[in-house]
Amino acid sequence: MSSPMSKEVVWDRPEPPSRPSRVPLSRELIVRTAVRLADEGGLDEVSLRKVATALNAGPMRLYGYIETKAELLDLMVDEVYGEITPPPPSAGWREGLRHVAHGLRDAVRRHEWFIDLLSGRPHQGPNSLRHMETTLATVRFDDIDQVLGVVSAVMAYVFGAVRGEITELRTERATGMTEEQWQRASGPYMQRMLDTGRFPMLGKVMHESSDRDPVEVFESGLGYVLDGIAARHGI
Amino acid sequence: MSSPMSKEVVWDRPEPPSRPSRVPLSRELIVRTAVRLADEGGLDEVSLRKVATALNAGPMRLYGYIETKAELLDLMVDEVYGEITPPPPSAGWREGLRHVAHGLRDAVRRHEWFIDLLSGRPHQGPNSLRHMETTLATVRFDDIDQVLGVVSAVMAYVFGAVRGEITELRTERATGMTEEQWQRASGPYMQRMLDTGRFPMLGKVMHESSDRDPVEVFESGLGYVLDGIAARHGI
DNA sequence: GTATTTGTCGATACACTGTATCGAGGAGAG
DNA sequence: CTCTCCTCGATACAGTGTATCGACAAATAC
Repeated sequence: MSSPMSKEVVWDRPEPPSRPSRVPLSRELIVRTAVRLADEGGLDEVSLRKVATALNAGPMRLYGYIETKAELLDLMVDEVYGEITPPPPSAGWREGLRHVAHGLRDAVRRHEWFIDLLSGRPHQGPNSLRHMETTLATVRFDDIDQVLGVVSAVMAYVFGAVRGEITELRTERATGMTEEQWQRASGPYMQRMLDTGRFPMLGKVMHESSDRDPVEVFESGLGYVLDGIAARHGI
Repeated sequence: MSSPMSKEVVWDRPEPPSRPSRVPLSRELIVRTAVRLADEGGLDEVSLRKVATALNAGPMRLYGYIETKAELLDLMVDEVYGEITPPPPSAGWREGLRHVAHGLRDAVRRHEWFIDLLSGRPHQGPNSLRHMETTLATVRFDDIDQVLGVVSAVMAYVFGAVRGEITELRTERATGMTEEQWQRASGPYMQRMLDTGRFPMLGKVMHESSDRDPVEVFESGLGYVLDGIAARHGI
């Protein structure tokens, strides 16, 4: 049926007997290389051939360490989760969740491609599990269903918000102008659309809205969610 | 730099002089066919060759109507936006936003692939613009920055929540079991991980949490966001 | 020390992708 | 009827992920 679902990942595959064929090579090295390539040139730069070339190896060499390309991508995702520091155990639920939220946001800003790998398979790597575990643990409500509901809602907001940020960032990068400048140039199409008068609110947003600091916007939206949780569950 | 950003879409390209070469063909028809294929078999079924074949045409025939594959995908996204009915003008901000949220959720459940096309380019098709316009219009606050902030936060939650739902759905479909059954089988890897005792909260979630109705979960998280907004802006 | 087995590595090949190119062929003008 | 133009789509190309399998190196047997 669907695209990104094919085989189960083998998270704990043992390293093949490291006969020093050319350069030692290892899963870790392959993943790190792939991450570097993706950071530098986007996900397009991550093909088995390109990764292999970056390691002075033939493409098929990688298949000794990795089952399929999808597995490599999953490993890359887990690598990013590994960079995120868990909230301090002393933190309350609110500060804990804020810590997690910003940790994820920062990680995605370092690795934009991460957001493109979200919609596929579930995240079940060890780092991802640890991340989920510590996130759940920071919310010390009695009812486990409440904990799950709260964490899911916050994570949903975080992923959605970060996705929006990255999309906007890419748009600016592609058009070569900031969202604010849109009002002037924006490509003739957008201008024509606005001129039809069918989109007064959009026009207002583009002309009159001040472009706030992205962190502030993120924090503000996160505040809505956390406030709602606090209200619903009595502080 | 990044992958999904290449050329600007031409939303209002005029139809080529419809010389009836074989079957009339048209942008609309091509897009509808692509959507059907994606609905049936996932995004993998949408290749220019496959779409063309479904229309008894050669691949290059499509290029008379479409500049690039990315443009086709953008058009598909806009088609989905076109299915979503705007909130009634009489609705207050809270009901209006709930209407939009559920409209989007329903649309994505009809077209799972939609969620895979989110992380790329911005949505600037006419239907997408209309959707954004009516969504903004349903929040009648004085400050335009507040309106934008509120709508952005809600949309972020919606996209994130829906993405999570689809991911979970795909996981179930792939493993052939419901999230609840995970506790028993779940593939040896997950079991082993839980057995390490390093993930007590995860274990608790998988064993003790009741699997609630997805709509209820979605609505509950949405409630957090809307409550937070109401609290922050004085009902 | 040689012969034989065993196993891994990666060159080659295949099916598929998006799309540039350009010759054939039909529509319209004279 | 002839010539011109212009559109269409077959062919080709560079790229993808990965299956196959021959060659070669290491380990074992004698």
